[in-house]
Amino acid sequence: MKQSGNEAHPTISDVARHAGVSRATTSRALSNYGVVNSETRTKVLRSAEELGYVPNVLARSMRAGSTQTLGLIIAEVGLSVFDLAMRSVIESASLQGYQVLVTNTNEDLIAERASIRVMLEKQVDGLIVVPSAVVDLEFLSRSDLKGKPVVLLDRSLVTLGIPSVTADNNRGARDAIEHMHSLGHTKIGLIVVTANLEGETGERPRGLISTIHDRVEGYHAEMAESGLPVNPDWVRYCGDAGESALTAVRAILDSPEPPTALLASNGNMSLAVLRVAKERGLVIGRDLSLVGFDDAPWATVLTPSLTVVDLPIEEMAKAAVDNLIAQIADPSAEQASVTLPTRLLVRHSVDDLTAHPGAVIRTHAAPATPLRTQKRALTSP
Amino acid sequence: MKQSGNEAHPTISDVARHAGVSRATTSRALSNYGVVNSETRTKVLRSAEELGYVPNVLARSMRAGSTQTLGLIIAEVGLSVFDLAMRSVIESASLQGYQVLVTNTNEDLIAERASIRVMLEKQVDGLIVVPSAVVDLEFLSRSDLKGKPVVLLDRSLVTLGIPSVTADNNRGARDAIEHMHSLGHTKIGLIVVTANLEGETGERPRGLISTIHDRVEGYHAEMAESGLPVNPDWVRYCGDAGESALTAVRAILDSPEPPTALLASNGNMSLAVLRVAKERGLVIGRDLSLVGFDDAPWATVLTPSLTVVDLPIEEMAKAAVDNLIAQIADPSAEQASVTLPTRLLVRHSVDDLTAHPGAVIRTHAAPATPLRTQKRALTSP
DNA sequence: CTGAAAGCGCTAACAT
DNA sequence: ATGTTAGCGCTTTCAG
Repeated sequence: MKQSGNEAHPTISDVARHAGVSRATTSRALSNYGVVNSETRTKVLRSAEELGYVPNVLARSMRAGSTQTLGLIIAEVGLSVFDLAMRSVIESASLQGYQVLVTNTNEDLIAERASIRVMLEKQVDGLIVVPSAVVDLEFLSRSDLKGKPVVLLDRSLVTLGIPSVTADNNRGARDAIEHMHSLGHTKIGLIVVTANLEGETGERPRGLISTIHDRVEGYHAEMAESGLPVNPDWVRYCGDAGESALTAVRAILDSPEPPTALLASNGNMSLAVLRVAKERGLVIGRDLSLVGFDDAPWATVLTPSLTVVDLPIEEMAKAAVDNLIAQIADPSAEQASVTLPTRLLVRHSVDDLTAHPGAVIRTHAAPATPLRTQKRALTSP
Repeated sequence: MKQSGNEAHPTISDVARHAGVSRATTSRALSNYGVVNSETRTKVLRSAEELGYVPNVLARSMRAGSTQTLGLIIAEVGLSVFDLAMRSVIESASLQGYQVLVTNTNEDLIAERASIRVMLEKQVDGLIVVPSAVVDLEFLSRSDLKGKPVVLLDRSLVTLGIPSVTADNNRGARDAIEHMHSLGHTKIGLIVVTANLEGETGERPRGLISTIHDRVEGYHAEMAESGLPVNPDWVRYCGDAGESALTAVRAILDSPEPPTALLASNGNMSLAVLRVAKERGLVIGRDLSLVGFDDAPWATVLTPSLTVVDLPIEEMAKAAVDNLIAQIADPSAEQASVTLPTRLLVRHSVDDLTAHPGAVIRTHAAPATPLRTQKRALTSP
């Protein structure tokens, strides 16, 4: 039997009874719609207050069709760039009255499919997805999504016509190469991490996600345009940021004609390079130059501080939310994909070879000469 | 008018009609309860498949009362320790069939209250809260929560009897001091960040969250027990990890009788110390020793690598989820609070003063002698 | 084993 | 300006 009065979870009926009006009027008063006499309104509001009424948004959502909830499906929570993205998505969404349901897929397609399903079942109003792979994504297609709005974040999927918000990773990689080249580096290596790989290899794996693909392409394109031949020994791909990454870095450094500079495909790869450098006593910015992707708070406390290609990940996340909410507001309005520029933060991890042309290349030893200082503009802390 | 057949969002009625059975039977077949003839079951399942039926969990939740959703309210998304916690909560929850609704309060009590309200409205089954403050938390009390299960994470609130999962921060701080003391340090400073403060000060602010409070207490307790007097100049509190943190560190180093070692209250404070050290050309582990709270991937690539008090934050998060789900399963079973031990990861950022008693204290200069090596057991990478 | 019918809490036509 | 009523999609007695 339905009780009134001191219910644990008073419903709108309880409030109505307490205020002595109908449920409809109560609803109107509480949800600010239609017309209600201001006296009755206050009476209702007071009753709600007194009873400690908390609306059941589920019930409301069932009628309205909207849950004011966004689904965020992230391929790799823990990667600092996605932690930032998550924060920014939550913040932007919250500012516009949306809550965020978050899941992590660990770069796993099955988990991604499951997440999407659960979110659809939960009736989220839209989905922001950092996709785990470029293949087998038919379940991200319009039909399977039942017309639910989606935006891809950080990674695009060319085949499906889904709007995405990405960074200009190709340009970012090119900027990095250009920078190193301008400081006299001609032998420049590339170290890449990609989840769709076991161990490590020199061969470019198939099915790289767009972000990585674009960085690799940018590297090769800029090297080619600069007239710098790429020695295959300089480029290595690894499946995780742990041991295989270290192996890959060591392999590059141990090649017959090692590069003088390295481009690292993300923050974890930069750390891998720094680890190997440390284990070998190599001084970054002197024995080995380095540019990484993704800025981080620790990049500036290193000595020398780390030059990075920074993604505007917060803006990207915000753009994704805005795009998604626009789609929710007007499902017919086709949304365009957006590519935001990266920014090269020039610090001190690239040695200026033009200042001392005849220098010796080192991949193991570590003599005790002081670090040369950089001559460079556009410097950030 | 209700349409059948090629609906965009087929409901259980559509499936029922398609299968030629009643909604009740359809529901039984789809949700695996009651008894259904296995033939009819397969018929129903096939119909559901064909129509692309996706259950509306909202409707189910309305009847069942459970949403299989947990609310996670974090005080400061972006602090790496909470990013880890978030990841771990999402993972543990997901493993047990729960989704997670995440909000960020930015250490703001109003935002926390709003978040709690929204989550209650959304009918989450339980709440994991990293509370923003120790005061004005009556809205986290049992009555206001309408009996909804809650677990506090990382920070406890002594006044309210809410179960919490915290680390033994007091012991952690004591371990750090003990370690520094064992290596001959007697003048040890403390640098603390706390959101409830503008600028920076030497006075201990009121209303420190339990985590910070315990670290400060541990510091003082261990200093006292070790017979080490604490010079007030050595302890400073700042309101953020930016400029005020740098100011605080500088103030400590510029005091008449500066400490030889510093304990930093979290990862950001470690970074602040490293920044000031860098700006002054001080070599950590020689000119200034440092122990921080919270481990991080970059702690080991620094030279010297950073000794830290590491929190078992993933286990804490997992414990919080388990505790919460236990409460959900049996609301009457009172849940106990848990305190997990911290772990001192001894690396190389604390100079061994016992190896060279007469050394000069430096707070500005930076001569070019090589870093002394550490004599120490229990070393981690 | 299956169906009819009621109802979770709320809102929105449609009356009055 | 307010009340009556129907129904969102689902589950679950209660009958048959």
